[in-house]
Amino acid sequence: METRQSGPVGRPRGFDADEALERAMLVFWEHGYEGASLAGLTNAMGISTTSMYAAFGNKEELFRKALERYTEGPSAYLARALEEPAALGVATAVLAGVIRTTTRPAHPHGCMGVQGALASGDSGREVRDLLAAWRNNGCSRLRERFQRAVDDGDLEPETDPGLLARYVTTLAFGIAVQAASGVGREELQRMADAALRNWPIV
Amino acid sequence: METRQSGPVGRPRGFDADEALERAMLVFWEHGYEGASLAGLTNAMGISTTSMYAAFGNKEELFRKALERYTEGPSAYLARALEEPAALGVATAVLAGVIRTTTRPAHPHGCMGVQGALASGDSGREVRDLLAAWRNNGCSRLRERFQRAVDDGDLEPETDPGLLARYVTTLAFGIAVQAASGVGREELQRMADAALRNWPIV
DNA sequence: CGAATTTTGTATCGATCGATGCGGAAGTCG
DNA sequence: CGACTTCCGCATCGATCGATACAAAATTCG
Repeated sequence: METRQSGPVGRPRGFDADEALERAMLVFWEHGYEGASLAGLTNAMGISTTSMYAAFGNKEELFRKALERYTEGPSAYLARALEEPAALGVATAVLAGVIRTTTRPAHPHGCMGVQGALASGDSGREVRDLLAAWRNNGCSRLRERFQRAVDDGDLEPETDPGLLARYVTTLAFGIAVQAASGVGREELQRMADAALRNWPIV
Repeated sequence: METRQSGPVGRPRGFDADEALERAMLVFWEHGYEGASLAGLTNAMGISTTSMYAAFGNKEELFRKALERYTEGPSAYLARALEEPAALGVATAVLAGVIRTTTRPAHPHGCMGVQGALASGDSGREVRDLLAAWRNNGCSRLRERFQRAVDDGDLEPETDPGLLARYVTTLAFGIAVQAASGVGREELQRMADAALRNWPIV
């Protein structure tokens, strides 16, 4: 006797939720949280507002999920960079990753974590704080990685891991702003190379 | 016979336009172009929408004038820094100025030129481009200043002024993002000191 | 004074904002 | 089959958006 695969009860979804979330992420990335309208979002996602609310809750929840997707997708270079064996390699990989992601052709320029809601009106305050925490989290993970490098002897004992992390993230966020302004990939990479030439900056 | 001072014909303005513009600048600085509503702006300015439109044109014109005021006010450190005698002094003054302005207590954190409209919806596209040009102009003026330093022998002949300008502005924009995220003044200053310790970065 | 000019206060405009109500469509269950 | 559950298309909600119409108020000019 064959056990039939039992699908979920009710009418099945007429769209791919992952694909729709990817489209929403791109819209948020390009226009920011408040700059992305429900009409623009649902139009890009190819679904109606009803379907969006049923599947994702509301606009803010959609943004939160889009940010998670961004973190694990375009921004995954950070997690990979943290696994580099040496501190300099970590810093180099972070900057190279930021530059590649923020200047990719056919993708929005800049970083969603920076331009998603750097300043906002009342309706975007929570998302703005969420992104601030997202950025600070990136800095913290980098600091912890550099602390480990100090503990392992990769970095001199007197080096300040927090200062190095702040330096690298400041460059990363600055690169994101430059990319949003239209600055090209090659120029940014040359600048990043020079910025890490005297590593660690102490 | 006394010559009477002849004022402008018509009912005189009941508010100080400079003071109102200052208030509007602060609102744009804190909430960004699209995040600042007409109601919030006019409320902070202490005038009605009618008076705002009569005095400044419309929201976009108001922002342009607020940006000019920001350039000559909170952002005046750039013009002063360019007059420093040595290239290192210029870079040091730019970063110190950015840090002071973006972390001033009782003022909005961050830089109006960065968070005013880094990403935007359709209605903010022109302002977004205006700010991108504003940022690129800052980088260009810095590059010209470093070129002069090369010509004067202050910097080695083989140094790339454009690369140095891109480095300093990237740090400046990154600092603006960090300040918007709540990072403190002292930590940013320590980081900036370290970033310029190996000047010029070649 | 009265005519002309400009500003101000109030009230409101059409458009768009994010978010929902509702009935029919499309499936799984018994 | 009929009952049940879920999703979708359409219409629309109240609030807010930026922007104006209109008339009274306040000033200069003749």
